[in-house]
Amino acid sequence: MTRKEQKEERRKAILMTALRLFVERGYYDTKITDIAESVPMSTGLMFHYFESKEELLFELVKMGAEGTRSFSMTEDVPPEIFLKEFLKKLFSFAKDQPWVFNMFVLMGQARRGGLSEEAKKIADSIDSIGSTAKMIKKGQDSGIFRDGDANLMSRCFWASVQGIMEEMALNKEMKAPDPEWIVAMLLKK
Amino acid sequence: MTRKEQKEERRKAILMTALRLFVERGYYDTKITDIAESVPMSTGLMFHYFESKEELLFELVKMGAEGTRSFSMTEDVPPEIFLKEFLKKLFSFAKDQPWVFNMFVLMGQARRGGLSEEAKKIADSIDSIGSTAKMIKKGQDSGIFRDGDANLMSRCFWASVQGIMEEMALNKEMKAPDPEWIVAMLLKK
DNA sequence: TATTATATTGAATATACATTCAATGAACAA
DNA sequence: TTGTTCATTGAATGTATATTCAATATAATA
Repeated sequence: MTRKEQKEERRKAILMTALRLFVERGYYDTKITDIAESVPMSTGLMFHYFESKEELLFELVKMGAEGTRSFSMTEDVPPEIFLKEFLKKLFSFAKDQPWVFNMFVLMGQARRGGLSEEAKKIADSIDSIGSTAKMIKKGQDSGIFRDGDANLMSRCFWASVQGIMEEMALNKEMKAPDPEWIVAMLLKK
Repeated sequence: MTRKEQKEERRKAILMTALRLFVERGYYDTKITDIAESVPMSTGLMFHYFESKEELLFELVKMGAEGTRSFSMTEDVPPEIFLKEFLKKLFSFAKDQPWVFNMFVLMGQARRGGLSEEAKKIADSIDSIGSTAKMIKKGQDSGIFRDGDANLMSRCFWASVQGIMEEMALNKEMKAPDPEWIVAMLLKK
């Protein structure tokens, strides 16, 4: 393994450790020395890999933002099926990769301004709302989704998903909900 | 107005200012001097009213916990009606008293451990989950609510409400959702 | 092997900010 | 009025901790 690859590995290890600690103890209660100790490595070395504690945070938030961009609808699949499938995949993926839950928590904190102004800006660069709103309009046109402001419905849908992911992050024993329940928010009765 | 009352008023003013700033800028980015400046009063005087910045935070989280305890079902009202009515009242109350949104955000941060261990403990002392689960069982017995783990359903219900309240806190222009949408999570199709 | 570049350490430093404090002013009681 | 208590100020202090740095070890290269 080349030196560059080694460094990349180490960076990832730091990022994953930091993500876990930031979520478990909170960003401000997590000291650089705590992360260093957990990785493990010396305090000073941390700054060989990341310019500052804040840069480390930014990297994580950028990762989170990047991960979210992958969300977009495949044409030809009916919206209610697509959303249900999406949630199913999300829940099962997160079950195997628990850092996904932590990422939701961190992104939530960033979006709500609990971290820093800059982190908020990065997190705000995502837009799942718009594309989901389009999807919802399609479902309304085909008479499956209930009527109402599609944009508002989209916001509520994602807010619920966010809330539920955060709840699952907090209660590791909690089972995933049936995607059906969440999509029911949008369905006509 | 007696001196004691004056002091009480001032305390409340500080609490409300702090709540707003804690949510707008984040707890750690809000300096004591920022709060003092906003109230307004001198930095030193803050400590005449609150022992420390953390105690100020605890008071707020305690307030939030207290406010939540008022939630409990009236017998004889069907659960789906009760929940819909509750949400309707919550949304309209919060519209008039925007600090309610901020309180949801703060309590969420506290519950998720974004503030401090102690704040988390206070926030964890609330249990809406249990009482709502009972309500859900009742709805299942009467055949109106869908089948499934009532406790899990209750968790998801509250997680959604939390997520939506936080979203509304973030987007002041956002309209409240139709309570129907959220309760639909629980309803049999 | 010799030379250079990178990795690593832990103690020293610098800074931001919560908190304290000594001094002053205002309200109230006697 | 005079003494007492509470309210208020803003500068001084102390502390925690992110960051720097000089020194050393390890790996890559020639």
